[in-house]
Amino acid sequence: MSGSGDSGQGMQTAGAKGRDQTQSVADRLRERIISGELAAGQPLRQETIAETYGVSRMPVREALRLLQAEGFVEMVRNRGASVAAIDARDLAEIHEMRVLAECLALRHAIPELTESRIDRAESIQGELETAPIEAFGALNKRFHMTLYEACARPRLLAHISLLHDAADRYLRIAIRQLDYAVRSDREHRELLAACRRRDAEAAQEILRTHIEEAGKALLAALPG
Amino acid sequence: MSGSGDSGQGMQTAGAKGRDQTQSVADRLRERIISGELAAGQPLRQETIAETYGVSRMPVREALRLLQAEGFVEMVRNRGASVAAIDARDLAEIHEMRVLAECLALRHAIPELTESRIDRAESIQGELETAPIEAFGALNKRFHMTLYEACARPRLLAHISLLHDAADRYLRIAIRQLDYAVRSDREHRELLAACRRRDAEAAQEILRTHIEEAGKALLAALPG
DNA sequence: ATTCTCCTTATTGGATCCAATTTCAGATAT
DNA sequence: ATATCTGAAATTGGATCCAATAAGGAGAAT
Repeated sequence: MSGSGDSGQGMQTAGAKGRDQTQSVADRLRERIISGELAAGQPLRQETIAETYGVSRMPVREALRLLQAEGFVEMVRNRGASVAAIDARDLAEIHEMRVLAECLALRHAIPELTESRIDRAESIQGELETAPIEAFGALNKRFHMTLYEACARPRLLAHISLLHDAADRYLRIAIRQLDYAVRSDREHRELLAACRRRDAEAAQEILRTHIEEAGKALLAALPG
Repeated sequence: MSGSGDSGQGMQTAGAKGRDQTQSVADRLRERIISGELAAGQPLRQETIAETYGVSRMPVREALRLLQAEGFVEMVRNRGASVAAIDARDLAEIHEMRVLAECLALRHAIPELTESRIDRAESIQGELETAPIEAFGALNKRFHMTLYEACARPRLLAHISLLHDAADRYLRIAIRQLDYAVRSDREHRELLAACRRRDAEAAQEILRTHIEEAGKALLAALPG
């Protein structure tokens, strides 16, 4: 259950100190796929990636297997790996799943929330409102995960983390015409207020519409 | 999104004709972990596995990465892989997530259900009631997935498939003292009836209690 | 007797090497 | 001109080889 669950929490240092090269390559590739630098369908040549990161093909191959299991790359026998496709239906599916998983996490988290954790989330929201738009995806994820982590359900948290990463692939595509930010900020503030009141019902309702509206905004901004 | 999602649907032929050795090794290892033949915490030596399956260490290493991402094995740098731990909290978490994911899948599936698909599910249920207890896990999964597949949501289906596999690790542990079978059979029949009526509300309610009761039964049978 | 150190051994992580398959360009036939 | 065949180049899948790390055991010191 570690997978990409950790990648967002500890912040991707990219440098990869203690971890092995496979994890490092996987993290960096995942980030480039999420950011849209590597477009859907683009073939991922082992040798090219290996040279880019100054390693042999071996850790690259293992990294590709990891990303395959996470759903970010597709592999065809004897034809190699390519960046996984995206489409409107997948986008809708992701947000449908997010509503369920994140509301569940939040419901369990709220009784366990400490003031210090809420403060931390609020601080991240502060960053979010001033940071450049490219940082939105990562900071937004950190905001949400900070609250959810109090639910102490590693499997659920890993699942949510993966869904966030999957959703962020669409975010980067639509990020230009997204005046969605102000609305998102307001909803984040409302969510924090509900958390401070420990009002699980209200918090869930805010979160549900928050995620659903995000999905709609992304869908509207999608070219296809 | 392929991962273990396919492993259950196409039935694991184990022989692995067209697929590469990595997938073959991963499928066989996963099956042995689910079946409990490989116990939680047991170290997985690359050389041993390679000899067992008559391959080199390379495909074994890639298979372990796949299973790591799926949550069936844990890997520690320079210390290798071991079968992932299980505990009561994880069991509860799995069933909590199953309720949400499977009810969602069923809700979307019901309007799309054809009679022939329901017939197929009923036929699997027939097998289930006469098959030996060791086959329960696989057949039970096939019964559920047959209904859910009509929802046409690959990401959701892969997620559910993984949760089923995860749950089955606990099933095999508790399978002896499980007089749960008769109850499960009755609920399956009720679920089929609700599907034939296209009664989404009733079907979801049956499914919810079905999964929750399964979770409780497994928890009660758990040694710890 | 117990603990600490050092050294051997087992095992993993990574690089290189080889075979098999696919891709693509160029030649050839229609 | 177009389609098809052929063969070289690129690329992947798999095996072997080497280095680095961790586990384990023998022996020395207290």
